[in-house]
Amino acid sequence: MEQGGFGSDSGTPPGPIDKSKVLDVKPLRCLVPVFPTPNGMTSTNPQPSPFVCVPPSGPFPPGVSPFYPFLSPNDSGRSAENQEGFGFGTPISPVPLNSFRTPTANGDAGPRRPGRPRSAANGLATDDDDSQHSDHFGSGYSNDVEDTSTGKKRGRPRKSRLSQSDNAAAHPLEVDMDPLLNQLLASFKLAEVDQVKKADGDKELAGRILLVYDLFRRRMTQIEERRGETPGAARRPDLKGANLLMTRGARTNQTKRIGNVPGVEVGDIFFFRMELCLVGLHAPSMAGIDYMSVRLTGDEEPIAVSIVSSGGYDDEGDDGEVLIYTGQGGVQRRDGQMFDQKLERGNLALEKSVHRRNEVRVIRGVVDVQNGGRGKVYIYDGLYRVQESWAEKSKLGNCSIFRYKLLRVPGQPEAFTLWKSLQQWRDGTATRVGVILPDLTSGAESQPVCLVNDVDDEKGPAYFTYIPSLKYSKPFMKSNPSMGCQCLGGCQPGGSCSCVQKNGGYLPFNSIGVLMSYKTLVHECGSACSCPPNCRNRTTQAGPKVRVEVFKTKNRGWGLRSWDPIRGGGFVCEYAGEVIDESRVGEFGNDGDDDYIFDATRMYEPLEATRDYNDESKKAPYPLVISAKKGGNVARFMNHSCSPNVYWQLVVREINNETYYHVAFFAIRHIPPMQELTFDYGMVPPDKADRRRKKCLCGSLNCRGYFY
DNA sequence: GATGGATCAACTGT
DNA sequence: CACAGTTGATCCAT
Repeated sequence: MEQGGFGSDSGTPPGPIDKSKVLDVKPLRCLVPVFPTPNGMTSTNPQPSPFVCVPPSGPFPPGVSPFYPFLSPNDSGRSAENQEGFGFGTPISPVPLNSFRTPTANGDAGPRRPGRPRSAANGLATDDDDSQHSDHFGSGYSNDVEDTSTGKKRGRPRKSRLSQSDNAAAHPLEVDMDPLLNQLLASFKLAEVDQVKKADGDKELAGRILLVYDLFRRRMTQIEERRGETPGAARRPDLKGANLLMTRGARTNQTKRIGNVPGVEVGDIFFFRMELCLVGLHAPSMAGIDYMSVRLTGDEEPIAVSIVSSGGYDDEGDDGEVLIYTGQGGVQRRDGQMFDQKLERGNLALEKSVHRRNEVRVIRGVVDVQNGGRGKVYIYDGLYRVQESWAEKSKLGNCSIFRYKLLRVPGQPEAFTLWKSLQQWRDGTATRVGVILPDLTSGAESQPVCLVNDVDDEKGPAYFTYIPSLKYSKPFMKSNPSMGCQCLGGCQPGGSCSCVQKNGGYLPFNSIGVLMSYKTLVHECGSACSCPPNCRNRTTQAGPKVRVEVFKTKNRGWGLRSWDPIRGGGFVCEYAGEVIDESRVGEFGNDGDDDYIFDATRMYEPLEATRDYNDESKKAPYPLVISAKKGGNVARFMNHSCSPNVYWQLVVREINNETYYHVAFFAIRHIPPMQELTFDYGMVPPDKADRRRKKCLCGSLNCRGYFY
């Protein structure tokens, strides 16, 4: 099938394609020409960034920006070094192009964005708040900006008629209220997203935008939940967060393009349409077809650049290499009445793409089963070509609809087909190669953990006992007898739950076990609480919710990965093992076998930007060292990476008036299935640097070169 | 022709 | 399930 990919193109007589024509391509309303990759295909790696070798502490050559996701906003040393290249130091002249939204940094001075309805709802998110927020960025973060007195030249009158209504006053944007949100914004250093990067991004920027968006959205959701009773039930943190970032220019790849988008890889996953928007993978916030205008010979015509297939119409995409896509329109949104689709907009663009044979990005939306069927997961399935199109009568309503047959460009990494394979493995309808053990936990976890090796003939890791939780020889401390909560039906946000109070007034997890904001310490419910075991404030007590497997990596021994997609903030697992004295770490190190040690006393990349400072307890309460050599759970197989996708969070539980600390792992960002799970092992303090270094093989751009 | 405001369509999301 | 709520395209007046 793979090799035959080209042959199967035979539906349309190919004929010689004049590629020079395809080169004369420009996006709608944009003065910067955009060129597709030459020859248009085989570009799994479209914009290889030059390899640059930099020490982690700098100095950095221009254009290289180190990315510390949780960098403290007041880490002035580093940012000062870094100012050379861009950001504040090199202001980009504000070219009033329509295609770039000029961030209204100084209130109404800048030209207004085109095409935006200036309704009351929009005013809420953008207008009045704008001046305040840009002040935060311009002068650095300060929590007590009460901007009412400063040069707010514009005042009220700008908002004419209906604006100024209830909304804006009744619900000021949460950023103003919440220090953590403010902190997130400040740490993001939005000034660094200049016009160039906004137009064309890279991996670093796309990752940063998605990260901040998700942190933002999670925190806003948490605030919404606490507010309770969800007025109108239609508070949309997903939209609000995106709006906030967009109006500040925190977006990328805004110029439309044919083919892959820098910073997004085939197989990447998303959980909101706005995420596709923010990184330029698919611009429309709702519509399924994105297109742009290109010039062929004198005339301009629209061609499709990306589509989202997520079940709204009667698409057929089961094959994984072929997609039958239905055109847009033909249904009245209000009453669901149907009529004929018209050959306009996206439909016309797809039709033109049949003849143009350009690559079209395909995003497949599937229902998010882990979220109880609410919401979707969007998988970037790479590039397709529209092979043919036709019109037919819809089953419902007997109206004419357009259909488009798309074929996946060969040679791309597996994406949607992988999801299908995974489903078959779950069902048992397909056998897996390289399975050594179907469940290495022997039933100790609620889900089996597969042991696989499809790279060599090693039969498994060294012997160990599988234990699902952490073993203490003695409690960390006796705590004062404290009352547990009385939440018989499980703890809920907004109520008077005493455990919520311990967490600074917020419930740390949402209903599907996603950590809503990082904290110094998360207080979970304990033995004195009345809530049931499935209480969301016991998220880390029930073992992994995602189906993980232990697998042999190519060059780093055994590793851990997940069959299920994991959301940013999603719970992965706890670190199980035996709590040991810090002084005993050396014993393990001496025989060169400290591979299975978790050491919370090491130094870690700062989490400051994401940590909730409302929290009372600000410093790590206790040194915690865990050995999983003799016994442990899946966490012992997690490898180190200098740009990890998993972060650990200290969790405390009280059992019979004794306090126990635990280490729980959460996804930093969305993790597609089968991507190795890694965390940062941290750095050994200088006075203990006698421990053996190991060469780091994580291969990330900002790799430190070694770890302990 | 350019500009900007108003309106519209759209496989959202709770 | 009803409905608030986005963005970008398009229409229209200037």
